[in-house]
Amino acid sequence: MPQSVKSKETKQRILDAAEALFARDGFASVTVRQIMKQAGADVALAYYHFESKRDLFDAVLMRRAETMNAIRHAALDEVEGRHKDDAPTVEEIIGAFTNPLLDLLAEDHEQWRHYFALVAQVNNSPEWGGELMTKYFDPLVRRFLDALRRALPNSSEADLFWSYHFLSGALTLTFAETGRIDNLSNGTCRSSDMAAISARLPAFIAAGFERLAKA
Amino acid sequence: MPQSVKSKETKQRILDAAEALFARDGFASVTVRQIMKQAGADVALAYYHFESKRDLFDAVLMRRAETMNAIRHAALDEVEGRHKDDAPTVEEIIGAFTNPLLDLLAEDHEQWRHYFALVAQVNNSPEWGGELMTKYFDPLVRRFLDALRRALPNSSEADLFWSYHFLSGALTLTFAETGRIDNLSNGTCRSSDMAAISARLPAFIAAGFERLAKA
DNA sequence: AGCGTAATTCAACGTTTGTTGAAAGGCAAC
DNA sequence: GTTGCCTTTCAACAAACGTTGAATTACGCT
Repeated sequence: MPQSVKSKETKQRILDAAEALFARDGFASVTVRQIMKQAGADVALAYYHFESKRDLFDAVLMRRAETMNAIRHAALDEVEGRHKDDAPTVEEIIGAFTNPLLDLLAEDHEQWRHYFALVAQVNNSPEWGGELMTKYFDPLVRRFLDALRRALPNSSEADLFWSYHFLSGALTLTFAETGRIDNLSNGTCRSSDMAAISARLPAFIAAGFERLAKA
Repeated sequence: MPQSVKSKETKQRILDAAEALFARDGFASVTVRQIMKQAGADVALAYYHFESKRDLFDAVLMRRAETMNAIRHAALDEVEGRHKDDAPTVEEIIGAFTNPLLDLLAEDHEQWRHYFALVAQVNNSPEWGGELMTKYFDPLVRRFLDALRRALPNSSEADLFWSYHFLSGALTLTFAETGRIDNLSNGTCRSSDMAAISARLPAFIAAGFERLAKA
């Protein structure tokens, strides 16, 4: 018997707790005892279900990575299916890249909220940003870059990569939900207002891609 | 005698070491003993010059904040001085916001490199992103937003703030220098190539501001 | 009912953490 | 040259860390 139903439940509870705490305080700030207390389980259980603290962290990242990739692939499928002969617009492609994630956040699933905040931290960390992100998301990103290359045949390779870099940064800060824009705008804008972002981010970024491609 | 020359030197050495280590590994991952070893001083000296580890961290952030603000104010002064009657272009204003920092990095001053990487981490951290960034950079940011408001009189307030949010994210990821784009582009682009970025970021971001203002 | 394995608890280990008090060294002023 | 203050060292504290092994409970199978 490899795994009972009950144990799977607690394993998920551990992952949930770790996800929330890692997202808020970062890997090193969080203690295994904190995680297990929030999960309502004994400390040693963390080491029964996972090999180490680091292993638990990786498991947290892995758990939603596939789903995350799948919904973005599906969104790009849908866009490309809508354009059999002509190419999709840049804004449509960017929207397929960002909106599935923003929609998930808009639906107020707190777990996804934590997960994205965690990814945001990992993405901006010199320690993990280069390797981990590459490992999990490279195939997807390359497919989007292919689509963008077709939509912008005059763009140089370097311009495409740098444009994606700026997109990645803008999206990442959005996921962090630091509340900075709340302060700055005196409440006019809210970090958690994903509808406001999906109404603006694709257009904003598409304009950037197109301007660099033209120069 | 409030402070000797020698003690000021070691205080700076402590700050340098802390800056480099905090930037690479984050606040919690770095130990005070690590910092003092790299600074070549006794552990207890950290608590003679600073009140606590957290206080040392704040001192690291403070040290270069004024200089950072000053050079960006000067850059905007210069741009506005060049346009007595007509308004500067959006790209010029964004350039004044980003290029002073990118130039500093391009000159290969390793200390500034560490500092910006640290700021990038702080900016994306839910714990500090909202409060600390507001405290240090709000007046400067508001001045830039004023200039952008004049250059884009048709833009709504929300569009301006969100556009700034995207700019902030793109710039922040640049500072992190995670090497992600090196992997993704197979070496075509390098995270450390600030010249490539200052040639693209202002135009890219300006296009976004302008598109949102038009819609 | 009872065996076997999976899941969970308990108590502890060695290490490292941030931090501190007291003592030693260095240097200017008188 | 001794007084006085600033700086630096040394040694240690209690607390918390990640991790583990052995003991205990829960549960599916025959």
